[in-house]
Amino acid sequence: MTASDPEAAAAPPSPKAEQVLQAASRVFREQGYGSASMDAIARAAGVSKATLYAHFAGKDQLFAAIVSGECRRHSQALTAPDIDRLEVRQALAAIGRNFLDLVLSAKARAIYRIVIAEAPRFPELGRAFYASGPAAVLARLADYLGAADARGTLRVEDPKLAAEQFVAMLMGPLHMRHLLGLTAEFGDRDPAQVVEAAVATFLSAYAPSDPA
Amino acid sequence: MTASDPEAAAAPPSPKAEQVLQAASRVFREQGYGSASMDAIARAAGVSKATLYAHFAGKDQLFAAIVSGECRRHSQALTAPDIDRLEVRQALAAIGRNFLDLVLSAKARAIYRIVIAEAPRFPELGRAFYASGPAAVLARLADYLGAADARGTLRVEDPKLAAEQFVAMLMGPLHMRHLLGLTAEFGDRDPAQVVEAAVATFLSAYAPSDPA
DNA sequence: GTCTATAAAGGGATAGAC
DNA sequence: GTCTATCCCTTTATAGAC
Repeated sequence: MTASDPEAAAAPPSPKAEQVLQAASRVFREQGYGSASMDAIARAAGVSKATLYAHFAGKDQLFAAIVSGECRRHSQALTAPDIDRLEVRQALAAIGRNFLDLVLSAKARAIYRIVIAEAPRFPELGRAFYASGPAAVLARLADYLGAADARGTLRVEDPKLAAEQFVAMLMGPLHMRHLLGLTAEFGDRDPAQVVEAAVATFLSAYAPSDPA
Repeated sequence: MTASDPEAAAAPPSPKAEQVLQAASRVFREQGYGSASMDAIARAAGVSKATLYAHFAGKDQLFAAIVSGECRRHSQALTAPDIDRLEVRQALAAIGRNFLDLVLSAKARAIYRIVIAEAPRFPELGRAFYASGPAAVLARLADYLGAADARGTLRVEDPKLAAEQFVAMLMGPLHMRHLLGLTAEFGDRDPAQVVEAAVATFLSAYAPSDPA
C-alpha cells in the first residue's frame, strides 16, 4: 500500500505524524534546534516519545522533514499572478509587496533563523532551503526582467544580478531588524515605503531611456 | 581594586578569562548556543568547568560577553579612512569593498548566525549587535551621503534609506548564500562585481543629473 | 583561583506491554 | 502504532581539596 510513497514526497498519511510535525515545527522555531528536546516535542504533540521515534528516525530527520515541508509550503505561496498584464512599475511593486509580506512573516523569520543557524551542521538543508525559496523567487524575477528587456520596457543586461539587487533592496531595510526583533527601535519603516523606494531606485537604473 | 571595573567594560584582566572567552567563542560559533556545552568549552579552553563558573555566572552570561566583545572588535575594524578625498564613485566602491569583506568573513558569518538564531531568547543581544554593527555602518554611510548631497555631488533626499539600499545591494547577492554555505553552487559571484554593480545602480538613481 | 569529583537534572533513544 | 517505564549518557552547576 505504502510502497510507492516513501514518506519523503508529499503529505504524511498518518494524522499522528501531522500532529507531530506541527508541534515539532513550533518547538524548533521557539527554542532552536540545539535547545529543543524530543521530550518537549512529544509533550507539545500530545504523544509519547516512542511515537516520535516510530515516525522519524531521530531528531535530525524530524528537523529536516519540517524545514523541507515549510519551504515547500512557502514557495507555493509565492506564485505571483498576472504580472505580465501590468505596467512594469506596478508589476515590480506587486512582486515587492508579496515578497516582503512573505519574508517578514513570523513563521518565515523563524524558519530562516533556524536554517541559517544550522546550515553548517545540515548542509543539505541549506541547499534545499535556498533552492526551494530564494532561488526560485530570483529565477522567476530574472525571467520577468529578461522578458521586459526583450520587449523594451526595461534595459537589463544581467537579469539575474538585477533581480538580486531588487530583492536585496526590498529586504535590506527591514529583514535584519525584524530578525533581531527590533521593530520599533532604530526607526522602523513602512514596508510600503520600502517597496516604493526599491522600485524607484531600480527603475532609475534599469528604465530604457526616458519612459515619459 | 576592581571596584571601578565591573568586568563589563573593556578588557578582562585575567589571562584565564581571555583564554576562556576565545575558546568559548570558537565553540559557540562551531556548535551554536544550544548545542555547545560548558564541558566542551572548558575542554577547548584547557581549564576546568569550575574555572568557567568562577569567571562567568552561567552559559548565558558567557555567551553575552562573547557576542558583545566580537561586536566591539568588528565595529572597530570598520573605521573607513579617507573617503572624503575620493570621487563619489571611488568612495562608494571603497566602502563597499571594506564592508563586504567584513560581513563575508568566516567569523562575522558565524557571529551573525548565532545572534540571529538566539535573538528571540536574548533580546538585548540583538539590540547590542545591531547598534554596534549595522546601525553604526548605516549611520556613517548616511552621513556621507547627506554631505555629498549638500556638496551637490549626489542628490539624495533620504540619506538613511539610500544608505540601506546601497548596503542591501552589497550584501544581497552574496550574504545569504554564504550564510547557507552555498559558495560554489547557484552561480556564486565575484564580490568585486557585486560592488561595481551596486555602485552603478546606486549612482544611476542618485547621481545629481548628468555627471558627464 | 584552580583543580578533581560529583551531584541533580535532563538529554536522546529503546524495551515491552497493550 | 501507541503507550509507560527505563537505560545510559550528557548536561549545567557545585562541593571540597589544594
